[in-house]
Amino acid sequence: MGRNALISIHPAIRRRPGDREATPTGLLNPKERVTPRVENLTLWQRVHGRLREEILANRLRPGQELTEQALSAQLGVSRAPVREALGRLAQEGLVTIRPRRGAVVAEVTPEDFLEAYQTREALEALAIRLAMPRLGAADLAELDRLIAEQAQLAEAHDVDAFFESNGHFHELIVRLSGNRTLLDIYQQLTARVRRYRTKSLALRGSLARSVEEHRSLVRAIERGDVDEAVRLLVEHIRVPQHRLDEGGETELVLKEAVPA
Amino acid sequence: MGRNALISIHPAIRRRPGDREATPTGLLNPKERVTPRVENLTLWQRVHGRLREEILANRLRPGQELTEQALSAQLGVSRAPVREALGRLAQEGLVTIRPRRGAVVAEVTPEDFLEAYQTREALEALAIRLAMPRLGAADLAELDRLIAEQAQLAEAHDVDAFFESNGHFHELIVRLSGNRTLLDIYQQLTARVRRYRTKSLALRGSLARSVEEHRSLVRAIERGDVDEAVRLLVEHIRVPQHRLDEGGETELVLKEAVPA
DNA sequence: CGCCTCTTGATTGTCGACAATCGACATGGG
DNA sequence: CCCATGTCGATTGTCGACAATCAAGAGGCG
Repeated sequence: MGRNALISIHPAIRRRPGDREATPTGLLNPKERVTPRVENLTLWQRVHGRLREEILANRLRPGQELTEQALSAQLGVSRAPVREALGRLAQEGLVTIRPRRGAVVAEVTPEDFLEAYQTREALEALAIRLAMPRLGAADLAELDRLIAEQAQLAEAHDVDAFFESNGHFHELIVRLSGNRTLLDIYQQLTARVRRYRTKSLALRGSLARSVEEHRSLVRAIERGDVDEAVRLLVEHIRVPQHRLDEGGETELVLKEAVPA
Repeated sequence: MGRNALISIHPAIRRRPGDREATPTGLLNPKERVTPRVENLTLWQRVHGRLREEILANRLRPGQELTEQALSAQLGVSRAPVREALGRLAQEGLVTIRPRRGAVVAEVTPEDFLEAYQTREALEALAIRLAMPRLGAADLAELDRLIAEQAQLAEAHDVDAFFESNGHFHELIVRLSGNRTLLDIYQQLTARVRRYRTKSLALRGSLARSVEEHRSLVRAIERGDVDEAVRLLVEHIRVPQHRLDEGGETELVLKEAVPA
C-alpha cells in the first residue's frame, strides 16, 4: 500500500473561483435554470467533495493513508484546505485522524455495520410513519420506478448498481418523511457503511427477493396500512443483520471500486 | 449584541502541551487513576471544548456572532485552531458558519425541536429494546438514583437542574443499549436542542408527572416487559412534542445561562 | 538476546501574512 | 426617488514557514 496510490486523484480540483459551473441540484426556479448560476465553492469544499467521492466509490480504500502533505502536493493546493476537508471527513466517520500521525480511510467492522443497521432500522421505521400521511401519486410512482430498475439490475446480476438503486429507494422514503434532521442523520449513517455489503445478499435469488420485499412494502404504503408497512420494512432491514450474525467475519465485504 | 460580548471566555485556554491535567472521565482502570495521565490535547481541541461548553451552557447565546479574529485575540491563539474548532462545532450543529461572513451560535426553531424529538423518540425506543436484555442490578440502581434526584429537584422546583438530570437519565438508557453508533448519534442530536426546553414542562406539576413517568418506565424495564416499556417511553417523549404543537412559537424557550 | 534510552525523520499543529470574497454603503444617472 | 455600479472595510480563505510531537530505529548496556 504505497502512499503514491492516493495520488490518483484527478488534479483538476483547482479551479478559479470565478469559473462557470453547472447549477447544482437544488430548488432553483425554472427561470434561473436558463442562466447557469455561478458555483462558488471554497477550495476546501472542493477538496472535501472530491475526497468524499473517492472514498465512497472505494477508489480510496479502507486503511489507506492520507497525509496532508501528499494530498496537498497531488492536488496543487496548500495544506490548509486539505486539513479542513480531512477534519470534516473525520467527523463524518469516513476517515480516522490519528493526531500528529496522519489520517486513514475509515474501516468498518462487522460490529460497526450491525450497529449502523440496527439504528437505521429505527430511523426508517420512523420515516415510514411520518411519510405515509404525506405521500402523493408522484412519490409512489418514483418508488415503483426504482423497484422496476432494481428488477432489471437483479436480472442482469449487476450487484453494485443494484445496491445503489436500493440505497436510493430507502433514502427516498426518509426524504419523504419531511423531517430534515432525520434525513441528515440517516445520510450520515448510511454514508459510513455503504462502501460495504454482506456477501450473501448479492446472490441472484437474494436480489430478486429484495425486489419483492420492496414491492410488498410499497403496496402496504399504498393501502395506507402503517403497521404492516413498518413490519415489512423492519423485516427487510433485519435480513443483512441476520446474515452478518450467521456469516461471521467473512460475510462483510467491500464493494468493488467504481471507475473514475 | 456587541461583539465584545463574546470576549468573556476565560483566557486560561492556552496551556503548555506538557501540563499535567486531571484524568478525563472515561474508562480508565483504577491503577491508572493513581498516576494522573498526561492529557495531551491540541490547541484546537481545547478551543473546541471551551466553545462547546460555553454554547451548551448558554453563556454564548443563539444568534451571537463568533469571529475567528475576535476569538483568536481573546484566547491568545492564532486563528488556525479557532477555525478548526468552529468547523467542528458547525458540523455538530452548534454554530452556523456563513462562508466569508463569520459564524453565529446556532438557533433552534420550534420545527427543529420537533424534528429532533421525533427522531429522538425512535432512537430511544431502539435503545430500550437493545438495553433491556443487558441490564444488571447496578444499572437499575443508577436509574433509580437519578429518579430520586429528579424528585428532589422537582420538589425544590429547580427547573434547569431537573432537566439536566432528566437528560442524564435518558442518555444512560441509550448508553446501556451497548450500541455506540446509536449513542453517538443520540448525543449529537440532543446536544443540538438541549439549550432549549418547552415552557409548560417546567411547571411544578409537570415535573412531578415526569418523575412518575420515569418510575413507571423503570418498573416496566424491571418486569422485563419490553413492549410496555417502549410504549411508556414513547408516550413520555411525545409530551414535549404535543406541548409544542399546542403552545406555538412562545412555548419553546432558551434555558438560563449556567454561571461559569 | 532483551531492554532501555536517545535520536531522527515524517508529519501535523500553529503562526502570521497576503489573497479573496462579499455585504453595506456611497455615488451617479435617469 | 429609484436603480445600477463602484468602493471599502471586515472577515475568511489560503499560503508557506517555523514549532511541536511521536513512532521507529539505532545504539549501548546487562
